[in-house]
Amino acid sequence: MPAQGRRVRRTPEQAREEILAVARTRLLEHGIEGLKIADVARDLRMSHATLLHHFGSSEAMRTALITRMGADVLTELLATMDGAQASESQRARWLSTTFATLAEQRHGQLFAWLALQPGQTGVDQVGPTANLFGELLGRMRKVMPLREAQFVVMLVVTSAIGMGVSRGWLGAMGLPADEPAIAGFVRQLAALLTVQLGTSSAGDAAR
Amino acid sequence: MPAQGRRVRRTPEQAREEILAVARTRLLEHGIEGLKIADVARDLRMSHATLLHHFGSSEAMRTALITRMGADVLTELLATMDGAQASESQRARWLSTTFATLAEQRHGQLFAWLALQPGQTGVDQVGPTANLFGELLGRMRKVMPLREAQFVVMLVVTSAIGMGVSRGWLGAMGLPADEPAIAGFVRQLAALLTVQLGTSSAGDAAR
DNA sequence: ACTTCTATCAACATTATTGTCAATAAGGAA
DNA sequence: TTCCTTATTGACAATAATGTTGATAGAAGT
Repeated sequence: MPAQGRRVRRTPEQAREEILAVARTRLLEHGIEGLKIADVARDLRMSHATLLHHFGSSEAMRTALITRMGADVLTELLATMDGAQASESQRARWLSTTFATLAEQRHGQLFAWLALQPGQTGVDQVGPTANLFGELLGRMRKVMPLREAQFVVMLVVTSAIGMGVSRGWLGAMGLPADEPAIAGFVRQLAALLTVQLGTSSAGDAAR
Repeated sequence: MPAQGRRVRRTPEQAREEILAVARTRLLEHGIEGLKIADVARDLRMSHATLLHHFGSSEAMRTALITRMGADVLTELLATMDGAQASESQRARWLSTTFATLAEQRHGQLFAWLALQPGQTGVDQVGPTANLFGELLGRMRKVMPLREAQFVVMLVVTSAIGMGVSRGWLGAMGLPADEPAIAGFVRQLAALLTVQLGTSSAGDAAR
């Protein structure tokens, strides 16, 4: 094992990765307050000066974290969409995996964080990932009319984001939000959507 | 008009109200960063020492703001629920007003803020309002079976929270989220829920 | 007018957080 | 080994943010 006083020398990429990883977990456990560079650095047994050396500023570190987490969401979403085409059972599966991805608490933290950024800065920082839901919408349009696709995507996305954001306290506020409750909810949602969209023209129900 | 150097003397209640009002608007416009006591005080042409005199600490001011905003949500929700009983048209109306209340951006900011508090501290601070959704659920149980009530409330609540949280950037991410789009979405959601829940046993669709 | 109470404020003190710099050491190349 | 690059670091500097204090001044009552 490394002696205490011995320096660990990382490549710049390694350093940035480890820093972002620690920052992400700290965001989950301690909120935004947990992202102070001194705290993040201490978790890595690294001086905060080193952290600044790699990112230039604390602001830049936070921006990098937003960008990274945004990219993670996109990656996971795209991965779950590849098997999501025609059949109803597949669509149901797609719905639940998409929901699960978006509703994860770490993603909820990201979305909440974006919401608390002034103006559009949050979205600017996720950068390449910005068209996250446009991508989703585009794929859904291949298997259903635009109006329905918009509705389904909007419903799943908002509900999942709301779930991810409120997961930590929904239970304390009177709605059961533990794992089985959420799983049951998603099943009901999937059933509702597939039945309704499969049979009639729900898109026209809203004249 | 008051001369520049002239002091304005408020009652403690007035002072706290004005401070919380400014803090709330600052939270909306500048995010959490906008809650620094010096900035809030400056908007009121008040010294930050005065602000501290009324709240004791910056932390206490933020806690008071959370509590206040939580109480506001509860008040508005309860007000919209009083006309929400048996008939389907009333239920549809209830759904859209409830959704609108929860999806307001200022409430979205509150929810996002709660999500970024470490542990349960956020919920602890809303205090008396904590059982927000339990109240909703209780009222819905009077007009439909528990299973359906849980589903409907969960869906409306999560979707509305997600909408409120993501309102600022949903459009930039590829989903139309301006006023008319949201209104249309809510109509579709209401139609979907009333039709489905009115006719058959959607609650059992999730075996 | 006079007194009392206390909201208000400027100036100061303290702490927290970020940012800078010169020296050091780890690792690879010559 | 020696040299060179640069990741790393402690100590320091600069700010930013919160908190404290003694004095001042509205407002209401006597």
